[in-house]
Amino acid sequence: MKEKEFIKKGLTKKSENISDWYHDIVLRAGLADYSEVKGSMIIKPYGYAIWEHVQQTLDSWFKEGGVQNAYFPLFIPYSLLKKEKEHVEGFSPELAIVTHAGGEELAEPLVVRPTSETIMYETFSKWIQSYRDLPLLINQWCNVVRWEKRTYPFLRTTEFLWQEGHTVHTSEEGAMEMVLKALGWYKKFYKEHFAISPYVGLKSGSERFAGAKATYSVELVIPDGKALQAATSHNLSDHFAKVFDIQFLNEKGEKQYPHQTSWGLSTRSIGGLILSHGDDSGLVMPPRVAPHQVVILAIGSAEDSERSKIESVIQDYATELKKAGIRVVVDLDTTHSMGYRINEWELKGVPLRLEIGKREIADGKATAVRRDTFAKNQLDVKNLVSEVSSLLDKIQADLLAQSEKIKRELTVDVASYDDFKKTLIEHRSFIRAPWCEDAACEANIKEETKATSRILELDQIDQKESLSCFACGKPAFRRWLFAQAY
RNA sequence: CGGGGCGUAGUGUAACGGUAGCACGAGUCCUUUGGGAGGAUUUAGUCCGAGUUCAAAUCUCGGCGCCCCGACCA
Repeated sequence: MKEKEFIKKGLTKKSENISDWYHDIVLRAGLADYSEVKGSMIIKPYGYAIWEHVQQTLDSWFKEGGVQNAYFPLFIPYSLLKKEKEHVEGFSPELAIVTHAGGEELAEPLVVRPTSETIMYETFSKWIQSYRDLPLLINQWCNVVRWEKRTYPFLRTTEFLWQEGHTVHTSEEGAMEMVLKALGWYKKFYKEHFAISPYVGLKSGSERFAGAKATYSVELVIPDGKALQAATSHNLSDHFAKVFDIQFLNEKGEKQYPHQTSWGLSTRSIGGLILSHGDDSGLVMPPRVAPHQVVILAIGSAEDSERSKIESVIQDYATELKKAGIRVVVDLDTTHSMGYRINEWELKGVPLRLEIGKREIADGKATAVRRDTFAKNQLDVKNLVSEVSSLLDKIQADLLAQSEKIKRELTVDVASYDDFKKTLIEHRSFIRAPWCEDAACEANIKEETKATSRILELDQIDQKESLSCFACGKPAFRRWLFAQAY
């Protein structure tokens, strides 16, 4: 529970209008700026630092899993993209296409990649000859372009940054194992680093990736009751292999089509982070991803007799904490008032604030204030590193617990369509309900309630209950999660 | 792509067809600094084009751009 809120001048309250709040925060916390190109975004250093953390963490896990990084071209010949019919139909409305270059019209237009399946798989067909070449595990960190009609900083931008993993396996089992492994990485990342407890599961037919056999995703429960698809992992079966003629000789010397996967996580994840933990005072960064984990503020004016003492003590503390691997920023600003400085750091969501002034120096203490709860306590500076570390751990754990609580509270089990609609009107939530899995039925639900199936949770996939669909009454045997999506 | 709205200083806003103003920001100086300090001073603006009018930020037309709602959307 928060002790009290410190309202920010001019900041919309999250509870009043989460959309305005979100835009305000992105700008005022210094995460991003709008750019000259509609729907594109400039990621500022503070926002980019979060992305770098995402990259470093996932990249190390990928490499432990034997995945290698590579880079494929930004431009894809249009004809190549058109090879897989469903794939091109899925992406054609949002393609950016280059028709002129080098001062003349191109003989064949080039598509700016919306994703790299086609250009990679054309190449894979040359790389793969024998079962000894498999599995092939490739990842790339890059930008992609999807010309969305409506954009939103981080959550949906025309150009965004992501990683796309693409793997090729001798068997469907091998591919499926990879699909679940990637999904596991994403889930672990959200839980342990972003302190967000997500739902993980299988997508329905209408939400499946263009050209995939099955799509799995990580869905975040946003505190306003909406869903944010936060990462995906696809079982591509041998669909693309057949189109791009990827074949290998098995141990018996027979030609065989391999099974493929692709999986990705984008800068949208940062949008999920902002929405999940932020409050009326600004961003709240979980310590593990926070660019600055601790800010140390000097208190007192520049003319204060003890000023130089205070500053040197602060520098000593900072050095000590940095040595222990804690990311510290020091604020010795004397041109702004105390309140101003505190508010700026709160807007940026720095997890822990230490205040050092005359009193602290005299007592051998440091005043510590948690960003998530605003709880204040005095730390004994003799054990500064251990006290700060344990507070940071506590904040990380509490944020995850808070996320789990929100997820629990915003998930409702229903059996009837009336209850489904009532729930959405009274208190927008995730809804778990038995569903027939029919696409027409889902289209109806979407039409009437704006809600769509989000996922079938992993532990529900093998269920075979005898139920009836909450919406149309037809037989159903599994319970799906529905929600309105971002 | 359909419906609605809006373009005024870096940002946010005001001005019956009649002197473009206010706040924030930014710069300089002084006093301040334990939860968004005060004063002095400086700074900078009507999206573009055409039309109506003695006179246009304001009315008309066109262009461009943005926002909201919807459709679309990994």
